[in-house]
Amino acid sequence: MLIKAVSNYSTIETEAILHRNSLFAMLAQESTGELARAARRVDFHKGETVYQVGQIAEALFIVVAGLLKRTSVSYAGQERVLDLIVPGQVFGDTELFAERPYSADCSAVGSSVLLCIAGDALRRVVAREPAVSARLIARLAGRQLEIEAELVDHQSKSGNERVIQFLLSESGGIAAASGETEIRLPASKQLIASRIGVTPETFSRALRDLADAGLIVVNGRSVYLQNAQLALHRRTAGEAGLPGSGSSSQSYRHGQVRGQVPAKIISHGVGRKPGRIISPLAIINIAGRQRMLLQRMAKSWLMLGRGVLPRRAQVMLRQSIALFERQSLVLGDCAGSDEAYEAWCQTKDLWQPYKGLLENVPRESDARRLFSSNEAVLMAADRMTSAYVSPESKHGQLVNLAGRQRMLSQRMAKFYLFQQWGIPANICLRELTATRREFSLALSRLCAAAVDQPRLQAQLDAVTRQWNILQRNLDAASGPDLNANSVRVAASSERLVQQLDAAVSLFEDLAA
Amino acid sequence: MLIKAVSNYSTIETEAILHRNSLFAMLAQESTGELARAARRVDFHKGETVYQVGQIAEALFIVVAGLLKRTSVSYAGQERVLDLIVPGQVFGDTELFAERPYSADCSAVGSSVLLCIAGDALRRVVAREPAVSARLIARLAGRQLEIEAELVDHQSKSGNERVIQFLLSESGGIAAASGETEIRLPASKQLIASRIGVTPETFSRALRDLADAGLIVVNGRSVYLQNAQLALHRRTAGEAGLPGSGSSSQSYRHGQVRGQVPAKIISHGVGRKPGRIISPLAIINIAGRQRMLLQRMAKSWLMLGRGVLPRRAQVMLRQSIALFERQSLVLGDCAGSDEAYEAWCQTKDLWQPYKGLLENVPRESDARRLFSSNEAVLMAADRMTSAYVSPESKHGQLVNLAGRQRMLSQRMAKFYLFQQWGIPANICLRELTATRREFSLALSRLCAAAVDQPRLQAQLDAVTRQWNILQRNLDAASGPDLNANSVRVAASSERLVQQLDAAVSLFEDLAA
DNA sequence: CGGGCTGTTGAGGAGCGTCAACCCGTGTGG
DNA sequence: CCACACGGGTTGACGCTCCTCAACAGCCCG
Repeated sequence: MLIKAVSNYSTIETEAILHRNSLFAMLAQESTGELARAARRVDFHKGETVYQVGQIAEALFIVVAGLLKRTSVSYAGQERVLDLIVPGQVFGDTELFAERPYSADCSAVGSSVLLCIAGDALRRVVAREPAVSARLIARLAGRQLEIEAELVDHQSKSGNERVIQFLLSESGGIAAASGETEIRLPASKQLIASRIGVTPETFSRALRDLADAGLIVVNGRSVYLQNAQLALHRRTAGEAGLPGSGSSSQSYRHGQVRGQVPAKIISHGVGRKPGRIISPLAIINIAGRQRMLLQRMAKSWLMLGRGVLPRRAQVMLRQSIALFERQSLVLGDCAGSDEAYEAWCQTKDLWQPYKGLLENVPRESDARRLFSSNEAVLMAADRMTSAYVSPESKHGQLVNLAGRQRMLSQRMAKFYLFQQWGIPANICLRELTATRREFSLALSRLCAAAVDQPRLQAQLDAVTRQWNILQRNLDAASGPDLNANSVRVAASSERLVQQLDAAVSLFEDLAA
Repeated sequence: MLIKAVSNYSTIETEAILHRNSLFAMLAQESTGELARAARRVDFHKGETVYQVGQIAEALFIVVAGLLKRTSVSYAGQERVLDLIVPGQVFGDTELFAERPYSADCSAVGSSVLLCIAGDALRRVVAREPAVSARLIARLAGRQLEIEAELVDHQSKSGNERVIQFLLSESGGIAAASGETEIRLPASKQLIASRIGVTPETFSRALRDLADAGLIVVNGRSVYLQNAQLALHRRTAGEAGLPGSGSSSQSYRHGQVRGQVPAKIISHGVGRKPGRIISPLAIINIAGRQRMLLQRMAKSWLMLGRGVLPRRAQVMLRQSIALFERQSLVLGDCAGSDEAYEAWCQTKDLWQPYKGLLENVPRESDARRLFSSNEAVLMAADRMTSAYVSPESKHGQLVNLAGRQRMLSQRMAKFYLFQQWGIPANICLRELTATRREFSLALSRLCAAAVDQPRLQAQLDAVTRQWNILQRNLDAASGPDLNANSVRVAASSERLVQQLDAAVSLFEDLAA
C-alpha cells in the first residue's frame, strides 16, 4: 500500500500534524521525531483503496484531507459503510494492535491525503511512553463502547429514529431549544444511508417523513434541523424512562450522550404508567389536544380519500386514533368534577360513531356524514376541555386558548379539503374564513401574554411564521395544480400544529 | 457494589487466579502482589446485579465461577443481552479505561463468584508495566473488531444464519467434517435468543428450521451439530466470494475467523457470476440435482396440500423452484454438446407447465395432473443429465449415479404422499417398491466404489443410517396416526437427501 | 444529446416481532 | 397428596417495517 508515488511532507510539517492530534499531543521530542521519520504522506484519488480485507495491518493512518470510508462487503456483494473518516481522525490502530488482518476495506470517497506511520515505530513508541499507551487504551475502550451502543441502537430503534440520531450527532450535538441548525451531509445520501444501516430508499423516505412531520427541512445535502420540534419530539416520545436515568444513546461520531430519541413520529406520548400524577395544566393540554386530534383525523381521512400524501396520511390517521384513545383513558381517570366527567362521557359516546366512519375506506359519498359527525364530537370535546379548566386559573385559560389553536389549525386544513370533496364551497369558505379570523385573534392575544417570556416569544414567532405560510397556501386555492396545493396545505398545517404543540407546552410550563 | 459480605480468598489463591488469566500471566511478583491486595472476592446470588447503567466504573472483574450477563434496556423496557460472561473471562475493563459510566447493566444469571480488582491499583500496574499495557491494548482492539463484526453480521445475515453461527462458535469451532458434535447451551433459550438478537419465538423457530433441514438435532438444552450437513451447507451457500478472501465472520466468543455462513437453508447455491468455469463433474452434479428438485417440488406441494409441515413445505417449494431456475440458467450456458443442449431445451419446455401446476394452491383434483406432468419433466431431466456425462468418464458415471439417489429419495416420499391423495394405491405402491429396490441396489454399488476412501465411506454410512430410518417410516404406513407418519417420511427423506448431497460432493471431489 | 449517477417514488413481498394460546415440568401452599 | 400457579418453551395468526425491484426525474459530463 505504501508503495505509491508521494510528495512527502517535511519533518517539520509531519511533526506539526502529529502534535495536532490528541493521541500524540504531549509527546517527547525524541518520540515525535521517531514517528515523523517513520511517517510518510500518501495521496489517494477518489475511489482508490487504502487497504483491503485480509491484508496485514502495518501502519496507522491520520487523515490530513479528504474523506474515506471503511466498508464491509457481505456475502451477497452488498457493501455496508462502517465508518466515514474525516480529516483529523486517526484510523488503522485497531487492526494494527489487534494484530489481525483487516476485516474491512478502506477507500477514498474523494481525493484524500493520509499520513501513514509505520506500525513498528508506533509500537516502539507506545511501549516506551506510558502516556501514549494510556491515551491509546482510553481511545480503544471508548470506541468499543461507541460501537456497542451502535449495535444496541441498531436493533432497538427504528430507521427513522436512527436517522434523527445521526442528524443530531452530525450537528455536533443540538443545543438550541428553538430556531434551526443547518448541517451539511458529509457524503452522498447513499453512503450516509449505508452508514446508518438502511437502504438509500428507506433513508430517502425517512427524510421525507421527518420533513412532513416538521422536524427538519431538507434541501439537497443541506438539512435544517427544527430545534423546537426536535426538542418537543424528544420530550414527548421518550417519556417512558425514569427521569435522569434514560438509556444512553451514543452519537455516531465524537459524540456525547444525549436525551432519548422516540419511537414514533408525532406521538405526543402519554405515559402509560397507571396512577401517574398529572398536573391540572397538563390535563388541560391533553384534553385540548383531543380536539385537535379529532380535526386531524378528518384531515387525514380526506387526504387519504383525495390521494394527498397517502402514505403519510395513513400513518397520521392511525396514530391520531391510537393517541386519542390512550389520552381518553387518562382523561377518564382524571376527571376532577362531575361536570368534567359528564362531558367526558358525552365525548366518548359521540366518538364511537365517528371512529366507525373514519375506519371505512374514504369515499366521497361518506364525506357529508363524516362532516357532521366530526362537528358533533368536536363540540363535545371542546366543552369537555373547558370543563377541565378551573375558572379562576389564569394559566389554565391560557393553556386552553393555546391548545385550542392547534385544533383550529387542523380545522382550517379540514375545511380546505372538504371544500374539494362533496361539501358545498360556500359553507366551507364561510367556516374557513371564520376560523382564520378566530385563529389570528387568539394568536395576538397569546403573543400579548408572552411578553417578557423570551423562549415563549421565540416559539410564538415560529408559530407566526408557519401561520403565514399556511395562510399563503390557503389563499392559493386557485393555483394551476389543485392537488399540489392540497399537499402544501396538508404539510404546512401539520408543521403549524407541531409548532403550536411546542408553544402549548411552554405555556404549560409557565406556571412552574 | 463492593460493599458486600464476602468470604475472601487468601493472597495465594488470588495470585493464582490472576496468573491463570492471560492478561496477568507474565506479571512481576511485585505487581501481582499489588493487584492481589487490591482484589477481593464477591459472591452474587442468582439475579443480583453487579453494576447498573450510569454507575461509575471503579473495578475490573474476573469471573471465578457462575454465569453473568451484560444487558442493555431499551426505551421500551426491552432488555437485550450484550454478553454472556463465563468463568475465566475478564470484564469491566472497557468502562474502567474509557472512564465512562456503565452503559449497560450487569447481573448474575446463576450464583456466581467474582474477583474484583480496584481500578486504581490496576491503573498503576498498567502504567508501570508495558507488558500488561500491551496485552490490554491487544485485548481491547481485538474485542472492538469482534463487536464490529457482530454489528455487520447483524444486518447482513438473517436470523437463521446467526443462529448457526452462534452454535458453531459455541462448539469451539467445528473441526470434524462428519459425525456430530454435542454442545450444551450455556443459558436458557430466552437469554441466548436475546444474545443473538432475536426474540425467543424466532429463536425457537430457527432451531426448528435447522432441525428440519437436518443440520442439527435439538434435545432440550443439548444441540447436536450434524457436521457433514453443516459443512455442506457452508460450502454450498457461501460460494459467492472469491476463494481465499471470503469476508470474515467472527465467532460470538473467543472465536477465530471461520468460513462463511450461508444465506438460506438448503440453497445448494450456484455462483451467480457469469463466465465462471465449472468442472464437468460439477455440471453433472448440478444437472443431477435438477431431477431431485423436481421430485422435491412435488413432495412439497403434496405436503402443503395435506398440511404436513406446511411452513417448512412452503419454504422448500419456493426455494426449490428458485434454485431450479438458477441452475437451469447455468446448465444452459454449459451445454457442451448438441445432444445436451437439446435435452436442456426439452426439459425447459416441460418445466413451464409443471411450474404452473405447482403454483396453484394444492388441491386433490389437481393431483393427477401434477403426477403425470412431474413424471414427464423428470424423464427429460434424467435424459439431460445423462447427456452431460461423457461416456468414457468413470467418475462422471459415479457422480451421476450418486446424484440420482437424491432424486430417488425424494421420489419415494412423493409416492408415499401421492398414495394418500388421489392416486390409486396400487400404482403408488408398485412404483414405491421399484424405487426402493433401485435405491438399495445403487447404494451398494456406491459403497463398493468407496472402499479405500475413508471420508466417503463415513458419509455413505451416514446415508445408510438415514436410509434405514426412511425405510422404517415408509413401512409404518398403517400406523394409528397417518399424518404423523407423513411428517416422519417428509422429514427423514429431507435428511436423507442432505446426506446424499454431501456424498455426491465427495464423489465429485474424488477426481481432484 | 445520450448516458451515467444520484435521488425519489410506488408496488409488492420477506422476515421477523407481537400477541395469544397452549404444553410441560417444577415448585408451593393448602 | 393434589391443586395450582409459574416460568420456560413452542406454535399459530397477524401485521409492521424495511428491503427489493422497477420506473423515473434531475443533473453533470463527455
